[in-house]
Amino acid sequence: MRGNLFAVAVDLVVLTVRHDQLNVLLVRRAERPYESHWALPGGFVRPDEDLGDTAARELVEQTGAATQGAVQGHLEQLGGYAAPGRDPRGRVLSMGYLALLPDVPDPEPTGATAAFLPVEDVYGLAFDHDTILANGVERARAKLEYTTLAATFCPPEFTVTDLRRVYEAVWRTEIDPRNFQRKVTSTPGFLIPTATRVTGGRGRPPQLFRRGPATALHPPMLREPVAVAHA
Amino acid sequence: MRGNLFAVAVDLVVLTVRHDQLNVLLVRRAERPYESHWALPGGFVRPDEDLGDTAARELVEQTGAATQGAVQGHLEQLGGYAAPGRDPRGRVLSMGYLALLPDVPDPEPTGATAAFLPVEDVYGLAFDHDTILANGVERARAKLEYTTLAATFCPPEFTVTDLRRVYEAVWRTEIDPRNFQRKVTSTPGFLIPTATRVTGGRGRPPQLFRRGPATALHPPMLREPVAVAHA
DNA sequence: CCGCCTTCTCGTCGGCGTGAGGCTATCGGG
DNA sequence: CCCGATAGCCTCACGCCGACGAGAAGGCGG
Repeated sequence: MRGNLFAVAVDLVVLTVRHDQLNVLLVRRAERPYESHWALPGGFVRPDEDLGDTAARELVEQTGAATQGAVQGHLEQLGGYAAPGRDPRGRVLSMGYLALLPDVPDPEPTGATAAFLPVEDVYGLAFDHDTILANGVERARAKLEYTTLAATFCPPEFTVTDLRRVYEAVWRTEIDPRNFQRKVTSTPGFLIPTATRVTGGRGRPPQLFRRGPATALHPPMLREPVAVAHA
Repeated sequence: MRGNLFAVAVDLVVLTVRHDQLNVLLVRRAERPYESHWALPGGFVRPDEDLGDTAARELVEQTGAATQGAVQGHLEQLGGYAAPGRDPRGRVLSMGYLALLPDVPDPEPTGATAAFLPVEDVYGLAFDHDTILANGVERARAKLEYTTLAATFCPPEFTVTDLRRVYEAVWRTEIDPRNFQRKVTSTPGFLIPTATRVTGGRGRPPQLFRRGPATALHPPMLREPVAVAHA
């Protein structure tokens, strides 16, 4: 064993889609360093915890009532960040974790100290959190291609259009609704139709679906379409 | 900052293909715990090092003369492992790294303390290295699908058949040589033909290629073919 | 009540990549 | 000298995908 020891933290990239935009959960730091800067939510690993335990605990703590979301959400490890000097307090290794949640109805988690912000507007985070966030977003974008994780951004019951808007928000592209419908409805185990339909909106009432048991997408959903200037 | 500190190590999953089999570099432990057990090569992160620095340094140290391989090889982070109790000496977080190298000509790196062994025959490694190895192998298999990394297993100049045998060894499948040839030669930037051909073998002398600048494979190479009982 | 608009859903067509397989080129060896 | 083996090219059929047309089914304003 060696004498050079690390403090080990877990930092969360909590993503959700609200108002057709990919948002990330940030907290405003109350202490130094980086006081009053935005940062990814996170905390230190406790003696009896594995890394995933810490991530799950932090997710529940930081998203508060969104515990339900944690149940139907997704949590995976991103990677380790341990550059010397990344934390002025000393040697800190941070494990990035990626969490995908359905949009919480409307109220901000806990007022001004935490908020979901559009990832497009986010920069200048504390520590190396810009890098961790970028890696998390890229991971999420890649995973939508070959998994059914897009549905984790949706409420328990959703329409094909809801799902398409998730892809469009995360990838910042436009997808043909007709081809998208054919793709997702023809993939076995992706979407399970429910008996109900949506009423009250404009146009023909859409079918409601639930998540199916499928997790992989063969063949994958391709995203070469031109990135549209979403501004 | 907290009082519960971790020792941080980097463990390497060094893969190569020799004799049409996927092999992994292992070292025999000389100290307790797990004395005389096989383990992944690795070491602790030094005060001035980032994780990738440690991985690169260990790779050069452990593969010895294969420094050349490190240049043309591939090194990427796999993930962090920090379950309580994974190391009886105390709290140790290990970052797994995946390295892909061309086959070193023939001599074993350093005699009996280190050796390349077929991954199929490997189990019962020290610590949780079985898990890290499994994750590394799965990552390598997945990456061959949508990147040109298979060529990192090959010497600087190689034939299409050499490349195909890499895929077959890593995936443990059989691939149609003609369709494979069409696929890899029609992907822009994957293979660059050289002026020379191979002589002395049986059959028509094959064309020699070098790696091209392409890193991604669009569309990806699919591996649904039946896994063949390679035993 | 009747168009008209919006959105959902299904169909059609052509292009492309892939699996399957035929055929030729070019070597070593019996 | 023929034969087997390997390399490399070509063709064909099928399925998936992008582009697009058209019908289905609701709301809304005149």
